[in-house]
Amino acid sequence: MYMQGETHMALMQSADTRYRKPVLVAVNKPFDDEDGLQALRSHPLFRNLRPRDLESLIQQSRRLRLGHHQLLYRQDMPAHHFFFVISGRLRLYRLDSSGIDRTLDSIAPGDCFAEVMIYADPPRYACYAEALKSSEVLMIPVKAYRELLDQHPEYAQAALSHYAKRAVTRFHDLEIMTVQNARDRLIRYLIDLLPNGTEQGGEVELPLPKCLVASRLAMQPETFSRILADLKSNGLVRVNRSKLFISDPRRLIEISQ
Amino acid sequence: MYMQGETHMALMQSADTRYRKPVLVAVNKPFDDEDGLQALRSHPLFRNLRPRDLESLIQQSRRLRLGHHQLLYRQDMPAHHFFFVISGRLRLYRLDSSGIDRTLDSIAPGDCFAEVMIYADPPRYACYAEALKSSEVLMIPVKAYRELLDQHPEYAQAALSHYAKRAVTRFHDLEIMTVQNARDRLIRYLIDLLPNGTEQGGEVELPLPKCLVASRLAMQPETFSRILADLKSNGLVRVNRSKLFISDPRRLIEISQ
DNA sequence: CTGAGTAATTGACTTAACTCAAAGATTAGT
DNA sequence: ACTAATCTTTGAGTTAAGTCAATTACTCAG
Repeated sequence: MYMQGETHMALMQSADTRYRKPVLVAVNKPFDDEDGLQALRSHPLFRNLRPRDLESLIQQSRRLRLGHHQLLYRQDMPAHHFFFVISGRLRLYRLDSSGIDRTLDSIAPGDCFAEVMIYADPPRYACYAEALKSSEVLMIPVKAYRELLDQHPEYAQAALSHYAKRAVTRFHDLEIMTVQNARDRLIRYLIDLLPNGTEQGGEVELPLPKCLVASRLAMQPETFSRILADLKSNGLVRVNRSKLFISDPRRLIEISQ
Repeated sequence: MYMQGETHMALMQSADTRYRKPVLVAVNKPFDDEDGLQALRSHPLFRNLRPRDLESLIQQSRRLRLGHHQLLYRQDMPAHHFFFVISGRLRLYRLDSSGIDRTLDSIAPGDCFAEVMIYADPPRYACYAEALKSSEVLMIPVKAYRELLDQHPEYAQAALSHYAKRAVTRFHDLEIMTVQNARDRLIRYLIDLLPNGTEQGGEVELPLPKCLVASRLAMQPETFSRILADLKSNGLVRVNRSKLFISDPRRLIEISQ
């Protein structure tokens, strides 16, 4: 885990889209009950734990406060912890050999990430994770959760079905990316953000700044902007900052052929 | 499961790339020891099972023979089984609203697929599965494996780490698809097929016909063909049908910037 | 509230990738 | 071995999306 005093951060450059400049000032304090704990209790990975097991897990975890653009971990680092988001928002991304920054996922409060590390071998993070704004995460030792599962094998069921769900989601994400043109990819992405699916319209908030949504969808920010402007001028979406209102999802699907 | 006599197959049309025309002639016979069983025993999901548990699981499974282009299951069908490939090769694909066929994965002998269904809720296949050539699969009742896990919770460890590995793979697949140009996507895909990674060259066999690799990589078959021809003329790969020889993977990575 | 720095938009131009079409190569099945 | 079907390749023309550049709009910290 990178804490205060790390310096090689400066080496990192986002070739992606004129974005970001991580500065590290991690602060951790004991995790005291209150707010964030509530969401934790209802997460699939934890809600079936007996109260004393959950307590024990929390005892062994640390609450971590992350600043805007702060890096939490790096791709290929040994992974001893996984995380639960208490507040704020994070993104997962990878850097390839030429330093291009590829956003792969965004994480909202109430979500877990890197939880796949509980059973990964070797346990190394598959991507970078950074805070998109100031955030708080619970940093849970992989070992602690694993021991819990060893002692209480009945907990495995929850973990398995959580993992299964995650696999389906990734599979679906992959499907979007096989769509060959940028406009249709964006439309599919928006539809997937709608809470009620295709059935009815609604407001959607982009989980990432527009330039990172563009990166996520393998297009340039300019292209993203132009497509959105076009959809807007055709009355298909109404845009208000990062909030989009989609009145008729079916029509949107139709025009994507 | 679709067996003999199904007719609505004809409705299916591959808009993707002039491909396919499924004809259904499923034949099942009891699974008698021999060949394929060997590979099954060494698969992560089964190798830790006690012999009698494995036997019981096999007793409850059926060996299924699939013909060329035969459909095994359809997207959204209730999923009561998952599969192990004994011989042949299959592909997983989805059809979107406009009937476009998107190849998402190919499956080789010794692999499992739809195993995520063991813990999915609701249990519905997330894609279509069809044989790319005549193949044999073991059709394992989800319920049987689940019962085994309920009785022997210590088996869960293997399943969890298998699921974790799968999640990482899909994540990596997603990364490739965020690469913005077709040439670089293809190069990344080829590198990933190399058994020894970047370290040394080697021969690679495309797991799918070229037009489906193209679909998998979100490009047209013509584009695929042209890029490959270009790599060939630059001495970066040697092509022999579906076998590619890559002598210097590093150089390949370099030209992808 | 204000200003610096980042993000978003728009325009003009260029290029990569798609489309259509037709010829050649492979493969599956008889 | 032969035939029919399907894949693959190549060419020519078109279009979608990328690039570069400049302006405008946000955001956040002080």
